Amino acid sequence: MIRAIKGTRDILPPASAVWNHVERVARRVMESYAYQEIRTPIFEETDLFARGVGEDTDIVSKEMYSWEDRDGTRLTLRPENTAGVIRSYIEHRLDQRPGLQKLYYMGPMFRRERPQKGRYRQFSQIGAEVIGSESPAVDAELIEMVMEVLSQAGLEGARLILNSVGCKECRPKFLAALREQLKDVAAGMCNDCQRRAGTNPLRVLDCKAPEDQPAIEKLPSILDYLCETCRTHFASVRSHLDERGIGYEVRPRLVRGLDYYTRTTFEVVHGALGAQNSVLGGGRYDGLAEALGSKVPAPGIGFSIGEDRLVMTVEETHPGLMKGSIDLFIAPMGEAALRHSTLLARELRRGGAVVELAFEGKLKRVLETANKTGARYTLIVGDNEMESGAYALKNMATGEQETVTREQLAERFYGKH
RNA sequence: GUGGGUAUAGCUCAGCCGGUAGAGCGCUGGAUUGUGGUUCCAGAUGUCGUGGGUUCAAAUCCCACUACCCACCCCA
Repeated sequence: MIRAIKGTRDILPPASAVWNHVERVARRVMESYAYQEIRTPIFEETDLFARGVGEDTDIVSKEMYSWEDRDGTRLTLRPENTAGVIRSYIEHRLDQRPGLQKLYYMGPMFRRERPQKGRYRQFSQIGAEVIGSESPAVDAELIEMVMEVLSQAGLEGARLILNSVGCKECRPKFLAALREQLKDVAAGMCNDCQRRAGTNPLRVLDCKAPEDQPAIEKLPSILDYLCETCRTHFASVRSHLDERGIGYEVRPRLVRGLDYYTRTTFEVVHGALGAQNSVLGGGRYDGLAEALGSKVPAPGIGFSIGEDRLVMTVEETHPGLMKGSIDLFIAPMGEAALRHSTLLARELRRGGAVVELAFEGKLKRVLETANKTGARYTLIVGDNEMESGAYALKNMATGEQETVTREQLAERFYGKH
């Protein structure tokens, strides 16, 4: 048997309804903030990600699906989409368009990791980028928007975690201080931290090993090293969030995995996700466009929601979303009734109703099927009904049956959706 | 890349000390020639993950492999 490959999966009904729900809500909310959709290719030149995401990140150094095209070009299945969006922004000179560029996207990303709960090799992200402003109010609006997406999608009990990771000026000073102090204490820490101290000292701050916590407490905090500009920016983001009544927790040890982040970074975590408890991550990336070859500065900020993880929790808390929604199930009896019903079904469907039509089977079977699909009504169409023009309409919840004319059916079922 | 767990019907799983496979749900048909949900009756579906070994005999014991799940690393 040929199976879906490792780390990929089929989204079957009725679970697919939850995906549609989440995507519908996300579009509606983001468009209400005047964001517009951008669709970029699912594969790009490998170099885009190497330069955008960072050569030394895990994503680039060991997780990308890359191959050589027939002409020798190195190509890669996108492991995230910010680099692609910025590439597109530069290529199409979106900086020349009026106003801020507020763009959203949704779709599959690919990373070759060992799969586990909430982590797949093909996974979906819903993300947005706003490019062209450094204003802290932009940060706050973006965060407000994504919290709105999460709550309207049905996610409850999510926690927003906020930090600032500084800029090109102040971060190096912090890193130097961190490395300095790690020289003394790293030897006493877990094996992972001893390795991280050399390769990626920021990650030490995020270590989960309980025995390392006392040492981590004593390490320097980025917030004490922010330059004046970054400090002011962060304070302003916070006050904008406070004014909007958005709760958050400042965590100076919040670390993001991508090299391009500057200043504001944030994450939303949720308890019901297993070990991968982060449902979204995001942050500002003021130098990214220039790193990708833009002649003009294009400061920006964005986020991406792990759609698989969001769907996972919404599925659990809102099982009703997976119910089918057939308004009317038509049960024709015989060939003539089937032909008659076909036209009736089309009329009601054009009116906006969800109509299912049984193509074969005895009435009893059709009623059984209608019942199992959760259809609200069943319409029986036989010789009597065709002759009299009065159809038998059965309410599947109560079992009550009444006779209705074609006009009454239209009244009843038009505009259902 | 590393560690742990699991693998028996479409799904969830039982099957202890080896004796040749079961339940619930689902599916199909019937009780009901134009009426579902409840009930009752009947029925179908298994290379017991794959390969090898031990044994008179293996779903069961041993070995290897594979797949999936969970966790680490890391991240959405």
